[in-house]
Amino acid sequence: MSFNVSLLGAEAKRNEIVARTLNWWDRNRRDLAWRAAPGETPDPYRVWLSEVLLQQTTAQAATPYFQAFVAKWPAVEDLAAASHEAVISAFAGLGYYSRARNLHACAKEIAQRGGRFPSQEAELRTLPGVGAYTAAAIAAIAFGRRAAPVDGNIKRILSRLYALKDPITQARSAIAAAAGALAPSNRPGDFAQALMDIGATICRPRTPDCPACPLSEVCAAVWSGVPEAYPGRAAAKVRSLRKGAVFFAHRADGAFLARRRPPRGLLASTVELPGTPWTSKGPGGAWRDGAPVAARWRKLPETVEQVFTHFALTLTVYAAAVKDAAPDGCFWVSPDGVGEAGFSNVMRKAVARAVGRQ
DNA sequence: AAGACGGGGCT
DNA sequence: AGCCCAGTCTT
Repeated sequence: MSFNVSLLGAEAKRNEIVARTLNWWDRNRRDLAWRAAPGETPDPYRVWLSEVLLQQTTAQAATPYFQAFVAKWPAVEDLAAASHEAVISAFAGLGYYSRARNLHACAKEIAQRGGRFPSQEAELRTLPGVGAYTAAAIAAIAFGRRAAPVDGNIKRILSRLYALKDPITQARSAIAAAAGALAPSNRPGDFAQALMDIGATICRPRTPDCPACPLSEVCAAVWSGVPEAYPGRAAAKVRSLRKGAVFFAHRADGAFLARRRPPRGLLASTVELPGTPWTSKGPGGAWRDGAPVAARWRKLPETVEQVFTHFALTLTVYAAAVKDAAPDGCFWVSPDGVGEAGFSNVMRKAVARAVGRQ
């Protein structure tokens, strides 16, 4: 384009952004597992499933999970018929496990309706685990509705296109207004996915690759000379420390004791090694209180560490050979079944540490 | 409006 | 080691 885009009126500038974005998409779209081929009709089940897996998750991390889900449950009725434990296990390692509970609840609800997803944003919004973003994404991508999904990528792009200095949380209404005004009635799903691909590959946090961006000529952050300064950053939060102990009680055949966490709260419904509560002081001398059975516990030399959003955790691991039957609330996990048992990543680490020391 | 909720990727 | 991030639900 050789004309000066800064001279365009608002409507012409909007058309310019949409046209450049769709043109870029047609040549550069990422080939992701859940995407229908160009010209093919998307499957709402796959769109919904992918959008849930992508909440707070990168495409790279979500891809193997998506493959496993559709291989195991090809249609929403299959997922609805699965057990709660099977869905949690398929989700284990992805994080934000309330997604797994809501995913299963939503599948059951859709199956009851005959397997059809609603196509309107407002009705999608009422489904479990479907918030403002996901409802708009499904409406636009699966049903071609004019909707404006606004995820973290799109928030960042819009902050830069319009040079919004405020941190994302404070620029919320300005970003929503900009997104709503921009959404085209033609190919709204492609437009939204194009912006998300641009956000993931070009308009990245901290290190935007503006020379590669189809929107650099219409971007106020580029005009400012410091595109990476947008959006503004919120003040960093302090992260507290917590400590706890977990117990690797193993049998002669290699099986060990595990238990399932409560269905709500941290690491909901995932499988863990039995242990003490996690506190700022740690269990101290009372660490035996968390043991599933009485045994000759040996403290392993290395701890397991995990950083969560609000705190950093250090786990001490104790191991002992045991012969008793599994106590109430616990069950045996065989060494071959560790991968499918439904452990969160932090518990996988603890198990791996203990197995490596036996 | 603020807090809870995991894990991976980047510098 | 520290910072950033493909949201939803609860209170």
